Amino acid sequence: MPELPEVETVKETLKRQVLGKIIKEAKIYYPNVIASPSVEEFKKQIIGQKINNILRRGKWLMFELDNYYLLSHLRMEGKYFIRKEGQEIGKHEHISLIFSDNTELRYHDTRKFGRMYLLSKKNIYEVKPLSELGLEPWDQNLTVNYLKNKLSSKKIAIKTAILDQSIMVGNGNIYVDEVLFLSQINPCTPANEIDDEYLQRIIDNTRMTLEKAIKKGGTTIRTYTSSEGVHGLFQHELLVHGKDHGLCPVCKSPILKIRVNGRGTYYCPKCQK
DNA sequence: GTGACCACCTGGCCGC
DNA sequence: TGCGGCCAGGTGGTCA
Repeated sequence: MPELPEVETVKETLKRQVLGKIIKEAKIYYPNVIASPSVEEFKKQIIGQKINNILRRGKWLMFELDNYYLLSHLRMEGKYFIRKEGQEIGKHEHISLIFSDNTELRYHDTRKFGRMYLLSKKNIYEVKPLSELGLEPWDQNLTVNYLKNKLSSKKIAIKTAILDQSIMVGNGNIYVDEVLFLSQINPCTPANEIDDEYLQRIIDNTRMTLEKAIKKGGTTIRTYTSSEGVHGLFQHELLVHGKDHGLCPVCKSPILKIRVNGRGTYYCPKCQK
């Protein structure tokens, strides 16, 4: 599923494919993908807009148009493909942005979880959904004190807290398991019981893991591939996630799979105490 | 404010 | 072979 490294990979791929293109029409085959504005407004407002840049904030893709930002969250299985105009619509293709050069950008999402917003460029970071997001992993303000402040009243499992995008963006279920393994923290530990040294480990290992994953093109797991069907390579680097029948790479104890807040969670009970 | 739970979705997998 | 049930999980909404 797309987490921050996968979104970064998609962003860079799309920049090579659609920058400078002008949208002449939008076709919506599954209206629920458009969270805001209404489908009719979306189709009307996007006509004639040029894609000037593509940015990323957390797991959100931000297409910078002339007058708007088109925000796209891929959720579980969203992906983009370039097609020739008029090419047959695939079963899971829900949105089509048709360009003036007779190509199309198709949004494909098997499970229909992804969402898009077309928002005015004014104060984009001060309105939902971007206003709800926490710090980027590489933000200088992401410090032990920041995390301590955010977690001081939280008794929830540290894994659940790190997944909370209003605290820190980018981590998803796969990378959280890796970060907690590298930090030697039990995923069930109450968030407000993690001391400074271990909070620093979380910050350092989040940065290291995500940087490494971006360099590898993200993680291709289950059904997820990035734009153009490009497969990431980070799944070969995973230490614990998905290894419930494997051994810990450090102490050779069996990796356990448990559920934390409903999420499949992999950890080494000996190394992560 | 906090935390638990559920809905959204479909394909893959497993057991019968 | 076919069917039913479970699982995967990011996010937002609801409720206690």
